[in-house]
Amino acid sequence: MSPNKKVPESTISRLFAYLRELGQLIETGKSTISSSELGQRLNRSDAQVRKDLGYFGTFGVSGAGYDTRELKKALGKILGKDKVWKVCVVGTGHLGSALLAYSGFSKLGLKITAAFDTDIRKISKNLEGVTIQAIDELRTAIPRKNISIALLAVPAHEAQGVTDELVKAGIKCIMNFAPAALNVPEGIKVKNIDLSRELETLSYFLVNSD
Amino acid sequence: MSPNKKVPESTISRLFAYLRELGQLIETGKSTISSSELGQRLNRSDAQVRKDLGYFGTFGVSGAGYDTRELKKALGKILGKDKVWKVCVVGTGHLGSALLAYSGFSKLGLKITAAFDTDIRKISKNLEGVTIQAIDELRTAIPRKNISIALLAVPAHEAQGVTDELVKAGIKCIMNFAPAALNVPEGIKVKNIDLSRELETLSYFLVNSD
DNA sequence: AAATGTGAATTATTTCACAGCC
DNA sequence: GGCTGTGAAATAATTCACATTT
Repeated sequence: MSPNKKVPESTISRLFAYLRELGQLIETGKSTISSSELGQRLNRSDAQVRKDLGYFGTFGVSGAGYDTRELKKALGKILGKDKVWKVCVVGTGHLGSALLAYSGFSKLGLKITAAFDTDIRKISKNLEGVTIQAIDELRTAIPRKNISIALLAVPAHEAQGVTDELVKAGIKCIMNFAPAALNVPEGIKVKNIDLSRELETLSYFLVNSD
Repeated sequence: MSPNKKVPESTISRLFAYLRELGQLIETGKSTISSSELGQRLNRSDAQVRKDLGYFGTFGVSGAGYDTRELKKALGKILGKDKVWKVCVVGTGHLGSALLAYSGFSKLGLKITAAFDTDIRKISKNLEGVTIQAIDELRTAIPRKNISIALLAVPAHEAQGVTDELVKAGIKCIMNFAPAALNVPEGIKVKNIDLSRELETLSYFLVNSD
C-alpha cells in the first residue's frame, strides 16, 4: 500500500506532527484516538488527518478510531524513523556551529558525522566531538562515511560551488540555509530554509494588517 | 493597485527573493531585467514572476522588461522594507541566544529590543547588548517598547502559555520555533519554523528514493 | 452511534498562451 | 521582435459529504 498517487510534501510534514503527537498521547496512556481529536490537537481538520493517512493505507477502525501504538509504529516505518541517516555540516560559522551543538539530532534519527569548512584556521579543530575538515576532503569523506544529508551553512556566494562538490561526492539531500537558489541534478533533494526570508515576510503582514 | 485579490503567501515569499536579487543586479550595474531572466536566476518561470508582480500593479515595460531600480523601490515599499519593526526574543536557550547573536536583523528591517526568560538565574544578565527580563515583565514591556514581533524559542510545553501572554501584551506576529501548534485569536500572525520536522522530512525522501 | 475511507466538489496555485504595447 | 499583463486552462491541495464498517 505504498503511495501510488503522488503524496504532497505538506502531507509528509504533517505525518511527522501526527507521529510526535502520538508519542505524547501514548505517554499519557491514551490507547485510541479519532481523526477529529488528533486533528484538533494540531489545528487540523479531521478530514485532513484521514486524507493524509489514506495515502499510505488504512490504519483505523470504523467507529473506534486509531490505535495509538499501532499508528505510531506504522508512521515510523513509513517515514523512515526506524533508520539512522548520517549527516555532515558544511560551513562552521555561526549557524553551522549552532547546528553542531544541537543535541536533538539523534532523536530525529540523524547522526552528525563530519564537518567541513574553507577557513584554514578552523581545520582540524574539534567542535562538539567532530573534527573540522577542509572542503576538498568532502569529495572522499562523504562516500567513505556513507553520509547522505548535508546541512549547508555557508555564505550565499559559496553555496552553489559547494553544492556542486556535494553532488559529485554523491550526497542525496541538501538542507540549504543560505539565501540562494541552488541548482542540482534530478534525484537530489534540496530543502531550503531561508530564515531571513521568513522573518521578512512578517513585515509584510504588519504593513498590511491595519 | 493594492491587493484586491488575496495574495498567496508563497507569492510574498518570492517577492522578497526578487527584491534581494534586484539588489545584487543593481550592484553589478544592470539597469533592466526581463521576467524570464529574473526567474531563471531564482529557478522560477517567467510567468510566475509576472503573475507575482501582477498582484500589486504593473511595473514593467513591454518589450523592455523591468527597471531594476524602480522595481526594487516599489517592492521595498510593498513589502514594508522601508520600516523598522521591533522584535523580542522569548527564551534564551541555545536557539534564543543564537538569534540574539545574529547580526543580520537590521538589514532585514528588524531590531531586537528585548529578551525574556523564565530562568531566574538568567534575569538581568546582558546578552548581545540586551538585558534579559523575567517573563512576567513581558506584559508591560511589549506595549511600552512598541514591540510587534516575538521570536518564540521556548520548550514546546511552555509555548502555548507564553503565547497567551504575548497575545495579551498585544503582540502582532509570532515566529514560533517550538514544535507545537499554537492557538491564537484572529488577526495575529503565527509563522511556524519547525526545524526538526524539516530535517525529518529528509529521511522520508531517503527512504523513498531508491 | 461513532468514526473511517474516499470519491466529488471546492478552493488555491501554477502554468499556458496570446493580445497588445514598446 | 521582444516582453509584459492577464484571462483561461491545468494542476494541486483541501474540504465536503456520505456510504460503509464496527
